[in-house]
Amino acid sequence: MTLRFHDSATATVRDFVPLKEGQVSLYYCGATVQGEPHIGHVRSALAFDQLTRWLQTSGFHVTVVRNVTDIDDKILVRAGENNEPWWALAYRFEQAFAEAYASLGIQKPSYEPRATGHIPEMHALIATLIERGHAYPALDDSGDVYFDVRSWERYGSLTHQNIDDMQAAPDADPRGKRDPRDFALWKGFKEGEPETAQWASPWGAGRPGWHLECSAMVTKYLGTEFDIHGGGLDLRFPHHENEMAQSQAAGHGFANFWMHNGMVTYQGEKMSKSLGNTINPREMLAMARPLVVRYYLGQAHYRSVLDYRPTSLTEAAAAVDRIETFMHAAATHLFPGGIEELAGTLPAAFRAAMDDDLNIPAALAVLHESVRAGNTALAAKSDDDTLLALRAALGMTTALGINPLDEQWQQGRGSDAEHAALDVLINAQLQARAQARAEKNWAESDRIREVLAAAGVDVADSTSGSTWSLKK
RNA sequence: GGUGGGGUGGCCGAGAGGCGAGGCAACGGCCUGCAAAGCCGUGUACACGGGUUCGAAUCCCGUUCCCACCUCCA
Repeated sequence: MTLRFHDSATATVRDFVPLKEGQVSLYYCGATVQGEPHIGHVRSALAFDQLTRWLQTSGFHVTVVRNVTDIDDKILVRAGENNEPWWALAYRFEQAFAEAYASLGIQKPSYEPRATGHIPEMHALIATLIERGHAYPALDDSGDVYFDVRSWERYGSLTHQNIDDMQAAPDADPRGKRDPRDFALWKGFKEGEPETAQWASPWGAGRPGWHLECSAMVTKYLGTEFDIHGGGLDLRFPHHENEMAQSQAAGHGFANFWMHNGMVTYQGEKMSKSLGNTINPREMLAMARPLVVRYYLGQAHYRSVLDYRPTSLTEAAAAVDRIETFMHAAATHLFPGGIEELAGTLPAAFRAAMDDDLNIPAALAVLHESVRAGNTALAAKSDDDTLLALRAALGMTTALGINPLDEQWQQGRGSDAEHAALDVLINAQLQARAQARAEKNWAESDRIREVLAAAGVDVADSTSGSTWSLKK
């Protein structure tokens, strides 16, 4: 099976062929750092992390660019309310996003440009658009510069909409626009705005429009034509439609594929700041460990709606534990010295599922089947089959970024030294218990198990002896 | 009004003309001193009404309900 992705522009799943052999250029919209991240933001980044990892696993060199929109109306408003500099507020939330991404193992992009660092590139793009007759300075004295949607006949093609069918904005104040749907490329400085939130330009002092930022940055880092542009489904219109229009109107080929992840909902409604029904990654991480949160947010298909329910995390935790328990048991049994050297494998069914527009639910089914086969092999003391299953589980979980044996998920579980010390102490208890069990002194055996359980240590007996683990 | 996406068993969640994805939960069994973990088994699921077909959850027609976008939004 060849690699295929859903392309929003054509509304079809089609074969993916990169522009340059062996290389993929991917840009996806990051956050407007105006507030705390919620799990919807994280799901989006995770979807593109899964995509990136699969492309890398498939042998491509992937250049990933994710922007930070650090200048924006809402940032200025909130900073004003807080009485703090807008750039301080922006950076604070930029860090909050970075922390959330890192805690879930979302790889850092190759480049993470900030809008405010690319003003000259934006000016150049505006100048090109004016020159080509697709942009114009506002007809009033606002100092704005607008994109002229009527001048670009393909406007609306990304979202398959006709300009004349679009609902007019409720406050359709045309300002200095030729058409109410024209959007700002440059926003002239207004009275009362922070002095530091303006840059000189040929059209007067001001700041960039949101849509323009992405176009300018993607071109700088990936060129005028690149493989994939991603983002949340809610960005399709107007943001991506506008981006595509202005870039193509400037003569750029722009994105070959448009990929959009589905929304996270809560009780059937989209999670968003304006509805106030958001769940913060920090809140979620207080309920489950990072690996479980990553598994949960990444287990559905990236294009489907993910409806969060309070029991979701418990269910995900059970699934993760199942995978982890097998891998840990198999690794300990086959490689008491560690499995650093062990290479993972990828079952054909897993590859096929991932190649088919990143069908992760189907891919996870393959993983769970390997785990079951592995558990059976482990019970039957069939080391060859156990190894086969372990290598497959290792390969698949690594490709998905959820290898439970990976050290990134061991944080918060104590250092190696602490573990070694605990091991000595607990093993002494287990020896006493083994003695009691040999004497069929079940009361004593159960007492020791209960003492350990009360201290957060699970004990499991098997034919080859007892093992301990910390409760999850 | 326009543009998209949906309604799958107790829950989550794939699939998409014929062999019951997978996970969670439940119940029964095996294993175990008892547990835990694991393994095996148990569900007559596809919004509703018609139609096409040897056969439809999957195609067609109609109905209905939900969600997203058209305004800042991952």
